[in-house]
Amino acid sequence: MSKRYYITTPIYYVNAAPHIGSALTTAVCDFERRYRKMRGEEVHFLTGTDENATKVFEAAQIAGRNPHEFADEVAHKFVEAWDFLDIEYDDFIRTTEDRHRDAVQKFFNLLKDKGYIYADKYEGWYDVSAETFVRESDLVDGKSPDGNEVRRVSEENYFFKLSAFGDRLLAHIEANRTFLLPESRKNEVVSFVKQGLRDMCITRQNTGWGIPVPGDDSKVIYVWFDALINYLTATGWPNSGWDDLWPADVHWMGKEIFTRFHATLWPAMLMAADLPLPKTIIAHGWFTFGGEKISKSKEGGLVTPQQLAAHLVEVSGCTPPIGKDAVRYSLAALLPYEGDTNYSYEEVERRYNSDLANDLGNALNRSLSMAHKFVDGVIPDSEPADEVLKEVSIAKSEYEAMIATFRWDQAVDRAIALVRFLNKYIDTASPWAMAKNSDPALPSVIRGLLLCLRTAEGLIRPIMPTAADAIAAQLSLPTLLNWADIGLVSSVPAGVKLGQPQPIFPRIDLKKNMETKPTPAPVAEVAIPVPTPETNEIAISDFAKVQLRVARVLEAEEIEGSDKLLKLQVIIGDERRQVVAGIKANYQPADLVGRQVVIVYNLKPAKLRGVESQGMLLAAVDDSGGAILLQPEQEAPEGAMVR
RNA sequence: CGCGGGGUGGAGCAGUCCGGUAGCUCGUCGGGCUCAUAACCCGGAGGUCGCAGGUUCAAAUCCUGCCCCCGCACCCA
Repeated sequence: MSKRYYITTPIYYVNAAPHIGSALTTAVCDFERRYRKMRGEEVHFLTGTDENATKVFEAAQIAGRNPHEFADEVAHKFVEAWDFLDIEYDDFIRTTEDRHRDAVQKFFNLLKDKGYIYADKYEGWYDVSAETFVRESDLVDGKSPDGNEVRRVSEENYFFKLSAFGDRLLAHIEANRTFLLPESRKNEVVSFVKQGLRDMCITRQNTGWGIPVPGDDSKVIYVWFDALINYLTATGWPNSGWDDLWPADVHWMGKEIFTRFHATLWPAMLMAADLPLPKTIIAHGWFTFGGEKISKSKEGGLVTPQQLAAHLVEVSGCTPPIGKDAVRYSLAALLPYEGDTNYSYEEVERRYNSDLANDLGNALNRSLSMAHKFVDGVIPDSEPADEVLKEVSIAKSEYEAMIATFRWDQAVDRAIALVRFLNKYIDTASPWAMAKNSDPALPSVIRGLLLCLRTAEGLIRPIMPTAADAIAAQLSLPTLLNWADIGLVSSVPAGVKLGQPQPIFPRIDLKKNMETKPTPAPVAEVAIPVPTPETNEIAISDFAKVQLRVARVLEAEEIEGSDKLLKLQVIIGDERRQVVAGIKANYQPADLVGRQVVIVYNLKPAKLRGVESQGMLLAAVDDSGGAILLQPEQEAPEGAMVR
């Protein structure tokens, strides 16, 4: 079997449901998969979840859950989200699977046999929360450079000879121009590697979660070392047939895991194992919300692809599958290739209206309508004008060139630019005037319009398959699945009776929308670690599990070292409790004393910043993510139930 | 001297590597058209290209200095 084109997303942490950022990475891979399929290539697309991190284990514990069940549940949310977005992955890997454990242990042994892994005693500082070791010289006021608590440890561990690969890595980067993309990030890696690479400690003490070191159950393999191998695991390595897939053609990811891990550690690991390196490792920037990073703590961070699609369906009236496509379109159009991009409901709505409704949708509508009025709704047997043929051909080749460099943002712009050309062409040619004058060139113009639309259908298909189908359906033509057919006059065969125009992307009335939209603010605080998408309904019995009570604040004080948390003493009826709340942004401790608030009464206690919290305050979330406390409209009986 | 990203008409961005009329989308104003989803087409207004200095015939672009914004641990119970 010949080598297949192999494309991957990173494996995602299962500590929260997928948000729009992970959707971006996954979507661009899906675009490329579909594109190459249309070109007749064999493609294999891998995605999955990273479940061996201690954080996952901890998140499960905090949620009071069995970690395996917890991981299952969150992994399922990824599967759901990708299915929702029509992501056609060929394999979904979970690092807790046996196949992965086996591959990792074999890889570990291989490197050990080759002398690239050695045991050594590590004595020094360990940053517990980041799971990394910290050099004495890097300590800042007795804390890690990141401000984390560090612990003195002395333990036997295994190290990977990363230091041995710096020069080879630089040489490879130099010799392979598309190995690391984009260019600016490649430069970052080069300077990082030139600073000198240190050997890396790749094992941790076994706390009951993770992949054990072969022959030494007291330790587990460091999650990053483990995680990167997933790309190899999925090929079946080291069993026969693995080189049908390996080396990977593209590893896509966000910029935060590019430099240190994918562009440095991973290639070095492969060199150590004498395995070929991936062809291209590429990182995109982030979606930001009002200039801030996506985060669970901020409004935008809670946006899931499903929510966004549901929103578009609601405000525009498009069908749910088209709403899904519109989300896919927004991911491509706003792809942060070099820097970061602002991503917001407003921006997505704007692009939806201008690109999809006004340009693409409307162009289809008016063209079909004219075909019915002027040529009896039948595709004429006339050659389109040269300028049309030329534009169609250029659009296609430029689109291909943009994809060759992974510029999906530019590619969709190019497809829309073809539609803009079409709109101009209509105005210039004025078919309605030609009809009045019985101009013999009218059929040629109409066929030109249809050819442009047919071409646009093909070009957008990798990004918006449902919309492409809808366009084909209105043209009464079979879907255009072969890339080679795109742009050919024969793709709009003469004599075909066209369908009736029907808006695919109904326009959003932005003004009306502004008036009726009560700020798309999330309701109350979402119980992490797993935010529940708005679209998920729960039964009344689920809600009944939550006991809400009215409490009165007795005392409030700041917590040292935290800029978000306040420690409160509250009384619920005659029971006194301590609650930690993330409301410092909007409230002074003194403002709170004496107030009535609503708390979740039967929440499992947890420690925040080392302070015990025995309940959770209910609050609305303001634009900047700050809390607005809910309060009974008038004094309620002490400890009253809330429902 | 922590690392990195960024500061270009009202908004979002391109252009910066390889100096030479400041470009695109949205918005706005005016006009046109009537095939169309109040959409489409044309035109206008609107910019000290963060600030200051330097190099040059010429700087958004190269050099120097400075200012500002945003990410980079955890966290929102």
